[in-house]
Amino acid sequence: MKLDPSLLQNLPPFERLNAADRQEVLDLARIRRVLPGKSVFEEGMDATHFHLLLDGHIRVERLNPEGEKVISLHIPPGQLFGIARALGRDIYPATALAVTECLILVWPTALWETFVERYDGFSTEAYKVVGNRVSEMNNRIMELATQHVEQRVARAILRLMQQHGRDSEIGTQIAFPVTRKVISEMTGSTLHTVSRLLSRWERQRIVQSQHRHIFVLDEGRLEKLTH
Amino acid sequence: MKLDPSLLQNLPPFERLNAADRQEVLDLARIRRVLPGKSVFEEGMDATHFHLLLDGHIRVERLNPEGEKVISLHIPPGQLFGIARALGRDIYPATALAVTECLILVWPTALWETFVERYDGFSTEAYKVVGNRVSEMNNRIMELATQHVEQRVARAILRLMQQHGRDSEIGTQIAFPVTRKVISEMTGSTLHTVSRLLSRWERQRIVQSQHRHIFVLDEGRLEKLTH
DNA sequence: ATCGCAGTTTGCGCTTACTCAATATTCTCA
DNA sequence: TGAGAATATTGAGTAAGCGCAAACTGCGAT
Repeated sequence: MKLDPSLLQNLPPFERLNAADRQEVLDLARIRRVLPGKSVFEEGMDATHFHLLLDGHIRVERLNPEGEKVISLHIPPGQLFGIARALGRDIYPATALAVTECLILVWPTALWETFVERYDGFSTEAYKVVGNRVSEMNNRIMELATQHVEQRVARAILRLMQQHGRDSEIGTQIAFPVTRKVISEMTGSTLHTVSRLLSRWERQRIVQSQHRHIFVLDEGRLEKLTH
Repeated sequence: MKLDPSLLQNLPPFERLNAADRQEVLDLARIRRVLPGKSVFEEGMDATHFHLLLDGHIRVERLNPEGEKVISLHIPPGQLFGIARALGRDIYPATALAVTECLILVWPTALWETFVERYDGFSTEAYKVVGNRVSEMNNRIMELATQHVEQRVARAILRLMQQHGRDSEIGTQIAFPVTRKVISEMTGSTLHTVSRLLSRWERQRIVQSQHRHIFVLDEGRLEKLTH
């Protein structure tokens, strides 16, 4: 089955390639469909492949030795992920989980070097993604070290909204289901505290949530809560 | 003034170079001496150079919008740092401060591409450094999100000891002066809490500290305190 | 030698956010 | 349609660690 080269159009790492090269890149790829809740790869596995998320949303998480879960980040469609080998790692440092149904392009790690050499702009864009993630990790560390739970939760929801939001009639909706538990694992808190905060914010018409779906009604006031 | 090419011997990024290439690399460098407490570069400055620490110890820190300091990491001699451009950044994301007198090699950022292309093994080793830092940041996030102050402080001291320790008669000494305040900025706590912890550990003969100098007497028990 | 300052110690009260517990709501699927 | 599972809410009690305050120590500069 041939993949349509337009798939790679508008994706930064392949933006500067011509049609022939794009076809070549696709011919080297395997496509994977991953159902919600299933993992793409797991923490500690050999980093045999690198990935590009075509469609869907990925959650990246780690377990500490006591078995507590910490969510590192969420990946929006169009981004490279699972590129451990770019940083000289040979195992995946975290687990990648589909939170919605995902379409993923997958290449063997051995091709990384080839891509870097052969395709103009690929390495630059790939390392930009890394740079952004490092920068976000830095911000996260700062927040965890200096801010209160309320501010961190507000920031987490704001980020989900900005990176994965989709407009709806009543406000911006986060594009995938999010539980209180998940937010607590993103912020280093407990689901109880998150629930209390969201209840309060719902009374104040800052957010609205039904079951696992969260809408941000008032971005401005949420932003204010972050400091 | 000519620099001695043996300076670069045993430094991973340049390990695979021959003597001529090493000389070339050195000819392109400027050497800087930075006194304790002085900064090498500051958060937000244009990333005009990348650096290699020949001797001394560097502290990397950021300020949050409220002006609170957070210490990101300490750099031991022999490592690359300030390599923002490797990740597509054009400003330094943090401030680098000499904690002891430092000798630093400095190259203009424009040479990064050249080094990556021309010198075998340079890029691999450089990205390995990045990989290690990312991995440490991840661990830090996990600790901040799930562990108590006591465990984080124990871990921080253990890390300082392992990465910057030097054997002494009574135990392993951390190679540069460290205040309670600094430890609190590394762990997201307060100098008061750190002081209480260190007092207790001193009574239990786990650590010993005089003024700003810390000795680890019992690594095993300190390790136990981290979980 | 001593003054000043940076660093440290320790006590006390208070707040944040956790744990434990019970109950309520909503979804899923047979 | 109803049972069970997953998710959410809310209350009560508690503890970790912060903020404030006061006093102490030791280093370095003049």
